[in-house]
Amino acid sequence: MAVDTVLFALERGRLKAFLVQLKSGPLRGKWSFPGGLVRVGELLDDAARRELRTSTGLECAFVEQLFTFGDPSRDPRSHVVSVAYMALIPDPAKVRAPSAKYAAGGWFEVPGELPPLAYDHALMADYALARLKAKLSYTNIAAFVLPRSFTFKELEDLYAAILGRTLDRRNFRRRIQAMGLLKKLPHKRYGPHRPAALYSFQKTTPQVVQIL
Amino acid sequence: MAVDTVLFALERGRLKAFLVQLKSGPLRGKWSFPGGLVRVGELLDDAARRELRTSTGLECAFVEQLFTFGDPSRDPRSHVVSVAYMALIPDPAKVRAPSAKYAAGGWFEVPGELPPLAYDHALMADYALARLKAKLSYTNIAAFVLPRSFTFKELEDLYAAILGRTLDRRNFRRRIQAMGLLKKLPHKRYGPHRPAALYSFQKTTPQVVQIL
DNA sequence: ACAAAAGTGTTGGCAATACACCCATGG
DNA sequence: CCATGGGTGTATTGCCAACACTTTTGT
Repeated sequence: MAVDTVLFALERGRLKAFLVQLKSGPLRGKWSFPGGLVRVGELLDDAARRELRTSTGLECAFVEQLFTFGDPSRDPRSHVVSVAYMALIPDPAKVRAPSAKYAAGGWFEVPGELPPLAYDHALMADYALARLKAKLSYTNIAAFVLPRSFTFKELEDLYAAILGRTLDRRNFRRRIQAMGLLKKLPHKRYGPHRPAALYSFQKTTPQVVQIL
Repeated sequence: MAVDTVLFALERGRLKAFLVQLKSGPLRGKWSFPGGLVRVGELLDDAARRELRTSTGLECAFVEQLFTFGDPSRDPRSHVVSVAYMALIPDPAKVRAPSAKYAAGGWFEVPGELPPLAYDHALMADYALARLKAKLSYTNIAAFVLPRSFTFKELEDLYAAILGRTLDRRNFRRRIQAMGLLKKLPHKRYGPHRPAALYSFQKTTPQVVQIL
């Protein structure tokens, strides 16, 4: 029994997933999602969180089970059943180099820039992206990928990046505001041009509501 | 590693789930969904199908993984991680008495008429029903719960039973027909009153399309 | 003053809902 | 001929998509 976690974050407006490079074994040099064996007496969710902690040094606010992959031939060494998880963090820069178990770690844009993956992790990536896309439309999952405060443009870019299509700015604002999940902060973000109002989510616990 | 399967069927217009009664162990006498340990080298889906075969004598056309339950305390005897499945069959009368492993087997209306369940199977039942409801709205999953041919009324009653609410007959027909997934058969069903036209699904493989 | 991003309303079409009567058959 | 369930159409509503100009700031 193992857990593997697809960790997503947004970097400069692009959706990226965190990969680690295998250091040993027959798949040495290949990339995969961080994971590891479940300990005896351990909850699956706890195992996913623990592996994330050792691989990235972070606690993730959002960790969700995706699917269980049990093909006996998925791991060339032995029959390992893997429970796949998806996790989200707001700042990819916060992850430190992974534990000594891996040769390297890094962020790769999805979809499209993932290197060849070990095991059935390419399939896992598909599942994770599909789930992320779907949940974006009916939950406040975006709260876990954005920093505490953000501009409407950043929120819109997040949706555009994950859904892989552009959105109409006015319609998007209308719908999001109709939900009432955001609160406008007193500050503004100043930049080279007109300042943008900052918002934050009112609740940072998972909420199921129709957004798009 | 075990698999447990929530098997649904429609009996006289009511949604029912198949339960088996445990014959031994600390939970003896309690009811649960049929399941069992995964064999070494076996695919999870195959294990679910095999357990269904031995518990019901049937091959199910629709078997889908739901969720994996891994709480170490879920089974009082030992740490068994269970992959939950949902399965559908068109005719509950076709299941024969379960294998000698169980004391009894039977169909129970859901939600509401389930007896106290062993392990975390009550939670499993919730997951399964939620998934069934959700998929009814965006797939042709109904094809697996109905016989080869059926009347529009039967299809509507199926939706009403699973969704737990009534539907407007005319609007329902319009939407279903707009999908073009059905074909009208030349026969009719004769009964005590006006005969009803019979339909069947054009495709009996899973299709993802917006239905409701 | 100009460049760049933030912010804002209206309209038209489509799809979902609500709703009530006639039809075909068996007994 | 009557009881019972099968089958059909329309009007209204609300929602979603398409669309362009004004405002605010920094330089």
